[in-house]
Amino acid sequence: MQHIQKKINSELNPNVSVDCVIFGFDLEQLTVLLIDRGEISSAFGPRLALPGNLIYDNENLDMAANRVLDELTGLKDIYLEQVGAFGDPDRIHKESDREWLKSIRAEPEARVITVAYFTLVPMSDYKPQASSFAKNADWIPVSEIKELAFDHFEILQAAKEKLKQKIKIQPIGFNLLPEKFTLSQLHRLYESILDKPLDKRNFRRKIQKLDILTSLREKQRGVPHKPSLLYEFNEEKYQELTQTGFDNFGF
Amino acid sequence: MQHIQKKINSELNPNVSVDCVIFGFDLEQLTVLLIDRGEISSAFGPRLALPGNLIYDNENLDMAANRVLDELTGLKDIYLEQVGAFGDPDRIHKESDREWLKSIRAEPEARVITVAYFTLVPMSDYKPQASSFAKNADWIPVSEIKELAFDHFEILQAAKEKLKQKIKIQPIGFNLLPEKFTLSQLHRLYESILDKPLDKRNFRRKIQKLDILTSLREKQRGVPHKPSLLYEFNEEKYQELTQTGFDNFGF
DNA sequence: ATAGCTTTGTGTCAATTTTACACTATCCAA
DNA sequence: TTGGATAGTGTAAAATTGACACAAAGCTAT
Repeated sequence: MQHIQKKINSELNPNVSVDCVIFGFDLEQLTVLLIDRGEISSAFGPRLALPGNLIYDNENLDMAANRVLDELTGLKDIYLEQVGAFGDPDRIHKESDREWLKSIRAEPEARVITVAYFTLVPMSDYKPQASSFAKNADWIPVSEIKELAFDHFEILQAAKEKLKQKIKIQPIGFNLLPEKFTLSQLHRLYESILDKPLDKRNFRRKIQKLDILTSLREKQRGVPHKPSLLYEFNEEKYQELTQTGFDNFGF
Repeated sequence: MQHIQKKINSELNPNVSVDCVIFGFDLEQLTVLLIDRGEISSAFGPRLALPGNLIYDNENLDMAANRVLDELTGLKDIYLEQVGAFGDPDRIHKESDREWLKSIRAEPEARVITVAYFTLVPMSDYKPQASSFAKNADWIPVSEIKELAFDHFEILQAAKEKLKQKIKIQPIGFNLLPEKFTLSQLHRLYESILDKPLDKRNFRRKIQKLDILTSLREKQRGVPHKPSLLYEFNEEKYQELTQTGFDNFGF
């Protein structure tokens, strides 16, 4: 919490906040790290919200997004991308929302523009624990989310769409997997993000032809079936590939 | 200027502005509508800037962008898309910039987040005239722009990139052309935006196979060479195409 | 130990798409 | 009528995509 000390002398900008769509992948499906706002809002709107906060006047937007992520999870150096700015004048309207905003020191009456980011974290790097600091955060499968507080559901959908487009162009999916992963896990990840089935053999052929994976000599252990070979993402090979003007995975 | 009357009672938000990258196409190359800030800044930084303004507290971001566009050009119902939010704490630093900001009633010391949009305008719909209201706006070829005021050059590059990605997915290029256009004009437009040469015959084949153009029985007039057939974009056919799940032009 | 369950990992063929490439037709101007 | 400029057109080889089925490997339960 050192960063909070450093920021305490700087002023909060009452008009601009940052919200983070923190994506994870439980090796089966895409998930998002959401905050349960608790009883304070239970009688009114949805309890679940995206983590976010007002920005300080001496930090830029990317820094603010990284700070929100860090304060919640302790993670740094995480893949992060801006989704866009959201801000209808009436985006905050419920009494419960006002109470919640007061509790995080925001000005409940002020017009707030929020800048949304999505981040990709290897889910194993952060296991939520019930602590007061952790604000009851939890990984929720994207497919189960039907509503969120404020305009956060809209933001989530924009983030999903941006991720979907981006993964067709850059191999950012590896940021959601552990260092070593199987082709099947990668396959399921792409299906989750693109939200459509991909033929197993065609997927493997396509990925392997790109030659951006290092095949390890290691196998999965402890699985109740034929163990899979493990792979690593090869950053150097991918850089070589982009030099050729490659910018389309063809999904 | 009725809209200004309506807004006069509402408060400007001193922390959030909107900047518009207004793209045009002169049938040869991509251009942007820029404002010459005049002598006030000539001794210091670049005179050219993107049109923009602070937002009012009772309008949403899209409305603000449309307003900026309308105030400058009088155009309404224009294709418009958000690029993203920009806002380093030190993005405004030059003395000349402070003076300029005062002249548009902005708070020169305040931290300003700007939300950038790009818009696509048929260039023939707006011919700049030297008037005080028009603020010395002019179409400048994108390829000639080497610097802009504030962080506007960075914004321009982000807008170009967004346009490039978007045109691979949706046929938004037609918004830059007159109603009736030739395949060669469309071809040059795609080359300008994608910033790479496209084989003429392959381009024509690809576009025509999509079947989203209506071929008119009309020819170009007054050109000093073989006149081209004219085409119109067919919105209905494109809607049919999207029903099939089509979302990639393959450029 | 073995039978059964589960997931891995592999190849081919047909259809489609992409790429590279050059000449004639038409209109205007001189 | 000629010259200049751009429009408009086809094909063949190569690469990519899409559809599809079965044996191999490890774990578990008996």
